[in-house]
Amino acid sequence: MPQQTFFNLPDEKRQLILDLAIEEFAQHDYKNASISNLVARAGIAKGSFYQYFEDKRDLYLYLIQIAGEEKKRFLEQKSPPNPGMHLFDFLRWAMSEGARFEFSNPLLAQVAYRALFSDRPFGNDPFNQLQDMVMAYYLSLVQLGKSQGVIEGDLDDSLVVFLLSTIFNNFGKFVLESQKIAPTDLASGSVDYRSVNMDELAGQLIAILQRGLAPRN
Amino acid sequence: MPQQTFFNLPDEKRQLILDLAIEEFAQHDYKNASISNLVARAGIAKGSFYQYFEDKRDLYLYLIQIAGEEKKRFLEQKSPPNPGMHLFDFLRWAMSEGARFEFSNPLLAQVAYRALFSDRPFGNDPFNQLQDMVMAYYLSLVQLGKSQGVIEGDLDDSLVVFLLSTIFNNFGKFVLESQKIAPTDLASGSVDYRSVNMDELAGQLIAILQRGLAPRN
Amino acid sequence: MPQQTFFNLPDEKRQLILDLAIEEFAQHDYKNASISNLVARAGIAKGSFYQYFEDKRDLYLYLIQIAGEEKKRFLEQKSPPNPGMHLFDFLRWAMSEGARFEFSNPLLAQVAYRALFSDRPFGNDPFNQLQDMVMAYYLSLVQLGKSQGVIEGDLDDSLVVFLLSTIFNNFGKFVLESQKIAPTDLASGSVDYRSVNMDELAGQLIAILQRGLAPRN
Amino acid sequence: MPQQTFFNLPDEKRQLILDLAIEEFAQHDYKNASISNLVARAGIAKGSFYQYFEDKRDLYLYLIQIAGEEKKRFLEQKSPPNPGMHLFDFLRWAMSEGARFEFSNPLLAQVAYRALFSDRPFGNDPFNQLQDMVMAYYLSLVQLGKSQGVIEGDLDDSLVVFLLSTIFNNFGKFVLESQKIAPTDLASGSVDYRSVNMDELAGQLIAILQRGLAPRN
DNA sequence: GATGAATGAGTATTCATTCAT
DNA sequence: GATGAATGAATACTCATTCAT
Repeated sequence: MPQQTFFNLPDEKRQLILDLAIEEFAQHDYKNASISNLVARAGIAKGSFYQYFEDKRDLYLYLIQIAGEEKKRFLEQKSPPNPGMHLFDFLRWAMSEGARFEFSNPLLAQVAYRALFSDRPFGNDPFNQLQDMVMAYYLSLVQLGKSQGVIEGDLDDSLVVFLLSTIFNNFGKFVLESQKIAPTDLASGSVDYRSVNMDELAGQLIAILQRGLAPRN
Repeated sequence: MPQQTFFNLPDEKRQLILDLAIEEFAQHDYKNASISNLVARAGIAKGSFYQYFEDKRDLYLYLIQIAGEEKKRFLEQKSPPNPGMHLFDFLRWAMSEGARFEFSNPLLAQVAYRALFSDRPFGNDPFNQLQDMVMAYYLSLVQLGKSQGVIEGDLDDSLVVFLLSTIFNNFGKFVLESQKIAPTDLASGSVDYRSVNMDELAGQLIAILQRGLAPRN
Repeated sequence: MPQQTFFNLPDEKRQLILDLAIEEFAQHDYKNASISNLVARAGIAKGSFYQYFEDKRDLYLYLIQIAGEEKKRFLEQKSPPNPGMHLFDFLRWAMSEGARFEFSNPLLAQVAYRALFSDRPFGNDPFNQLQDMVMAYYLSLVQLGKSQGVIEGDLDDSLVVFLLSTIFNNFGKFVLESQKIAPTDLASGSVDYRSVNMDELAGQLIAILQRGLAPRN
Repeated sequence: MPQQTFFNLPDEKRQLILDLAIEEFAQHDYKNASISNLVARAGIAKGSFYQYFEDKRDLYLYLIQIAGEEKKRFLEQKSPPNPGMHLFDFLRWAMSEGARFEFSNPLLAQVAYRALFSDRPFGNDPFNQLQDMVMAYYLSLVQLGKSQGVIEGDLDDSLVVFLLSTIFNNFGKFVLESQKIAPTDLASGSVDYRSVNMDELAGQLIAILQRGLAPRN
């Protein structure tokens, strides 16, 4: 967690530092992300950085946390589906919107992706905590599905969680690749992600899952 | 490719170097993997390393190649399924055995995983080539499935490839996590992976996919 | 160009670093000059060097520049010859003083000599520029001599430039050798160069040139 | 001096090694000339090199010696001037032919030039010996000139030696530069040096020297 | 609270030389 | 006499972190 000094900064400066940090950690893995480079580009003193953050790790974990919060906020600000919604309708919505989040925050999404799938500079512990939260959420969805009678009750919960989470986590990258879009194009704004029809792809995928997970009578 | 010098080494020494290299590149990404550390642990001179390999990159690409070859050999030495096999029977077998490979070569699998999914120190080119081959293989399976009438013909090929490849690539990690096994435990041999019932989990997963992808009449 | 950091150093420390750097580059050509050796002798940290200079090249080019500036300052602080001076009187003065400069800054002169005549670590471009300036200056002298009627007009300009520049550039070394003085003796201060009668030698040499270049009636 | 083993080699192999060594030492100064590179290109074993030569230094000094011998042989095989020749006629001939030698053996000449003017990896001693010989030769010429009554007797011998030797040593490079010819062009044979009119330039230069050094009545 | 110079262990890579085969 | 693998000190350069101002 950043020091209080960081939060005392003018909004603009604080946001600049964060934006540049996200860019740095999106383009390099943890070890290669350079604090020197960051402070140079942000125009702040080396020493100041260490008054804002305990160390590099502190900043990094903060970015991960931000990524989670931003995604949550993104989804919440969209018209959330009605509560009684059919599970797979919700999943279809979440998959499309999740991909939209990745498309509109490509750098932040890249930081999160790295953290989830490959770059674990401090062992698994700090990430397992995050991941456990996410998994718990998927689990609640699976259980909802079972109670709605749209997921076969005999299936192993964690297996279904794996299936859903894996597909959801990688769907954004798949859309990207299937459209031959480089992540840098997104960040530079040279591609208008809204033109990509995510709903069509998400719909097909959800349909497959829905059939596959349906109760066997 | 390593120099001939490397292949002239006594088997034991050569294998020691490889094992330590695999460990190094499994625990750190390319940039952070340390040749200094490697040679220190292997007990060879710095200069000797550079008689065996052109440079760090040379070693790295060799490890990637080994990973591919080892996996291929692993699968081939298992009783391969009969040619006319039903697609999903084959997938069930491949998923189980793939996971078994990861369990018996956890560090090597980790090197390959990194290479495929995150660490691209030399741009995408050398890896895209590999990945394209893998994807082409998945595509052939999907087309086989369609011709066997077990996959709905209207589904988008690349979507199904994405679904299958993503699940196959992550299945091993899932089994690991679901058993609360750390990769280091595997490497150290303190866990007997054979006690894990991969077939059961693979069976459930394939069943889901089979239903989900089945033709809609 | 060094960083501002370098110029902020206490005069004494900055000068120490420069002196040792000049010594290093006087005794070794560019590739062999060792930054490690320099920082060890100067008692500064490796990292500090790289806060003062961008890299080795940066320091080197700075030394070359210093050499030029020092020579210019040296010549200017001597009573400069009156403008309407006879060309060969000027040359006599310049030859003596040029040698005196080499004698009072032997290491710096050696760095410059190397740069001009043999060690071209970055291709010829940055040096050709310098050399072209020097040659242009010699050319202006030759043309002056022709207009003063003291140099035969039919002689090839570039040939005379070659003759003058070669002799001027090597005169210092000749005086040194003729007195059996090692450059290190000069640097250590164990030899008093003022005792060497450069004017006598320069006078003889200029006389030869004057007669040789004189117009043929 | 090379070991006997070197001279026992088949002529062709021995010459190949020498040619490649000359190329190596022409393109790099002493420290940067790479034995590794040499043996690789010559197709001989590292160890063999150290059976032929004591060390890198041994080879280097041998090359210097060869340069001297080759130049001597080159000049001798040309129709040598008749003994009673006028000094300056001889010098004119020697200057042209000396430049021709540099043009026909550009790599060897480059090795020698480096040794004479900049790269003194072992201090001055081994070179002073060579240089003393050369200087003694120039001195004999000067004394001949005085006795022929074509050089002013009052001039300082060593000064005249300096004048002549400096000009002679640099004349080749001057011709090269004045023709805008790169040394590599010569080595590759892409330039026909015979088309360059050295005699004209040498003639002008000698004329200047002759007048400058002439006795003053 | 801000600064930015100083630190030094860390990196990959090179190369002349040795010596056992 | 030939081989070529082994050596290890050497190179330039980086970077997170500290601390005196």
